[in-house]
Amino acid sequence: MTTLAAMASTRQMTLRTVMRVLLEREAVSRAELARLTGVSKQTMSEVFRELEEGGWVRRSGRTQGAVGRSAATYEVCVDRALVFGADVGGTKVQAALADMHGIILTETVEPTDPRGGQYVVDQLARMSAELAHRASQPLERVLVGTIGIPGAYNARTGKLFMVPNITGLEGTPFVEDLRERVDFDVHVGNDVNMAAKGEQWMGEGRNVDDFVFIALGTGIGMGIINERRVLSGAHGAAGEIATLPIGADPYDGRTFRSGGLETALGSAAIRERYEGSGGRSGLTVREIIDRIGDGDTIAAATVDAIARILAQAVLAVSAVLDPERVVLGGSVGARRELLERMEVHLPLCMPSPPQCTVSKLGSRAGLYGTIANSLDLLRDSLFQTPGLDIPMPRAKPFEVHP
Amino acid sequence: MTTLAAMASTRQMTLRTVMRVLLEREAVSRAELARLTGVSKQTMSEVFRELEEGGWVRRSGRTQGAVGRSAATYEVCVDRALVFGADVGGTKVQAALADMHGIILTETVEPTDPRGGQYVVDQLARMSAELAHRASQPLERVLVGTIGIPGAYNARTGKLFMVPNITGLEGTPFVEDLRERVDFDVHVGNDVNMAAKGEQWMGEGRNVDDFVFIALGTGIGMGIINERRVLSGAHGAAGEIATLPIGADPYDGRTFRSGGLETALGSAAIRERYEGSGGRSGLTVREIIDRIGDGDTIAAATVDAIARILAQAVLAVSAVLDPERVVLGGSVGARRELLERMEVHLPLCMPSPPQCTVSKLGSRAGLYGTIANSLDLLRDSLFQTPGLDIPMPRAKPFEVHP
DNA sequence: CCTATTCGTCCAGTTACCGAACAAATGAGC
DNA sequence: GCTCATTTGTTCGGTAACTGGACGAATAGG
Repeated sequence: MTTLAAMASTRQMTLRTVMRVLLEREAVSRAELARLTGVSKQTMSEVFRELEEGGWVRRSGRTQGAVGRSAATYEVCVDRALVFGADVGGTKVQAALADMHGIILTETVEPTDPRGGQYVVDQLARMSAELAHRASQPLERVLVGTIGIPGAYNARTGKLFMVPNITGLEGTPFVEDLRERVDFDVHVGNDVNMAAKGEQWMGEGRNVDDFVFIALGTGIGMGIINERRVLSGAHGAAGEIATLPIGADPYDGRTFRSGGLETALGSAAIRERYEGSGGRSGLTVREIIDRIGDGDTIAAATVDAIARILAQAVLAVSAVLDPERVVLGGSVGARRELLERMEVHLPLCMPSPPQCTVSKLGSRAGLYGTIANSLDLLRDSLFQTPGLDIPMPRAKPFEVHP
Repeated sequence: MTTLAAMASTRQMTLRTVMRVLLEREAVSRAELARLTGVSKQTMSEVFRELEEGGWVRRSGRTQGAVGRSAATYEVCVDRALVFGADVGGTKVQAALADMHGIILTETVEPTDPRGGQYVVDQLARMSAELAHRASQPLERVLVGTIGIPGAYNARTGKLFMVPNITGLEGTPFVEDLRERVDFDVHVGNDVNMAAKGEQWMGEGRNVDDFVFIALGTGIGMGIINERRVLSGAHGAAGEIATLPIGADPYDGRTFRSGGLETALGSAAIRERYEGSGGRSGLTVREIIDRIGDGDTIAAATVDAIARILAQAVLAVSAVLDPERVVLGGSVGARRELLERMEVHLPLCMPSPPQCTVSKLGSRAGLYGTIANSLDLLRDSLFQTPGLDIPMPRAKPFEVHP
């Protein structure tokens, strides 16, 4: 148990407070920051000296053009700490290095190591080192990294699960394994959750406290942002809407494994529906949707049927979560034709549909989400002024007497 | 913006820390508390003097039977601050007053004022004063109150909405109105959310971080506890699962208003299904379920059909939220016959069903929830040692260059 | 050139903590 | 009954980290 002195001393509190204010500004003087924070000018001078000695801030110039003595201005050294983010897919890995402002310094894409398992862990460690080197930055400055994985992570057991697309990761202590290979703090998140976080930072979820990101591609999944934070669920499986009992009978043995909604909306289902209605054989979903523009009425009817089911899924999600916005993504979900048809069906099945938009980030949403997650963790660990670590006691249930 | 000195001074931080530790213990000496917190014995003596002068702690005795000088022991004055809770229903109001340990000092039930609106506000204010008087406590000690309302509360607009069961409350600034009538801090919550909170404190949700409470009675609603906190949604309407597109076609005009699931599972639906299958006319849902014990096979088949639909609703909720547990309540939901049948259907439509239990708190869950909510708010406001109130800056989206 | 204004340093002061020393008060062991 | 070990609680001198006022230096405006 930490004491006030040993935990974050009052001087630490002041240092972190000053850093937080500085992170939002680009050139500030000590006198101005004293006014902003209420800390005395004397103390602020000391604080800036310590921060400067630590490499966190630097002089950036002087004010001019105002009455009175000109002031020295300071800014954050945004490369004093760096973050790593990687979006691991079944076929490729996107990774990037960013500074404290979230500016991406270097990034790369390469095929996921097909051998899977520990080889993917090794690959990530090597990529982070390469990105630091290409940015001409010491690897020691990378303090936090987040990895997006197409599966679920149970924070309690520390194990990955539901990871069918990458060989040799199911049931592994992935975070622990990677932490042994790198010096920075490693976190993992579901790739659709990371995409939701990417939309929150750079996309359609910006400035929205409660929204969902639905990724429709080969299958379907959802990331949930509730009160600005990712909602993971008891076992890390929140948002696995493939199993929603919509569009197919959940008691049917044929849909039991992949789930009602995925059975109805997955790529296989779209192609079957198209071909079963007389459409051409052998087209991909993208090709089917492209044919709407060519006047293929069967393609239009297929997308309309898909949109009608998707509208019910949005209704179900809204009933449970009450999101302000639904962002659609994924190779199929991002098609505007689908959104347009869905917006026709939504008001027919729910009185007040949420706002629906299409992701503009494409396949970069997940990568952005891992960077954003790392930035949040970095800032919390470096600049938060937390309360003391003694938790608020829960109200104990009392004995109920008849 | 607060300074370190003006916000919570370091002495305030220490006082609150000591109170938090004391709240979990019943008789502690200053020396022991110094050891527990790391604060020096000198400082701890000063802190206890201040807390004693403020009426927050008192001497409770002396230790004995151990080597060394015996120690004075202290305990929290649990009635130094009180909380109020009220569960407002369409027909009755349950209200209670509790101390800092959550022990209920006085409680009462009376019919909801049928005139509704401001009369209900007046009624709540009067009930809180009466309960304090019956507890022989000055009303000034009541610092926080929470009101459970059968409707939704939009925290942004400060207005109630979706409150069909109580006249004259729709669209009112209920919290503001009540705050003008009482001196304590007023909060409002949806009644099913409050019931979920009551289960968290005293019922089946104890020690469970993620669970849902489904209330099935005349209609159906759900309260969500995610990471130990109530999930409200963007407009305060999370958990309104009456509208889930399950059990009825959401595009059917007949179900559009009350929603698919409520159309399928509401009391009216249960009676219609029973009577339409040849059952006796004019029975209530409770009477129908009671007849299962009498061998009424139509009643059993009706409940089985209801359970089968409810299982799909649990599947849908689990797909979105991934709860650890589902607690069933409400006049119909709490019937064990329903849970028994639902547990037969669940494994047939989902591979890993969540744990399902029936509430044992009955109609008191909501009242307990309002008390628990008030206790949380009280403790946070009195004893939290928060970080400084400067928020962590969000990562600004950066300009994306092609 | 004078005046108002601002920045940044200096300085005396206060708050709130700390650890060591010590007296008082216990029970165990002989 | 005495001695010793142990514990509590008070006293005291100390330090960390803040404050506000004073003041000199440095600006722009009139």
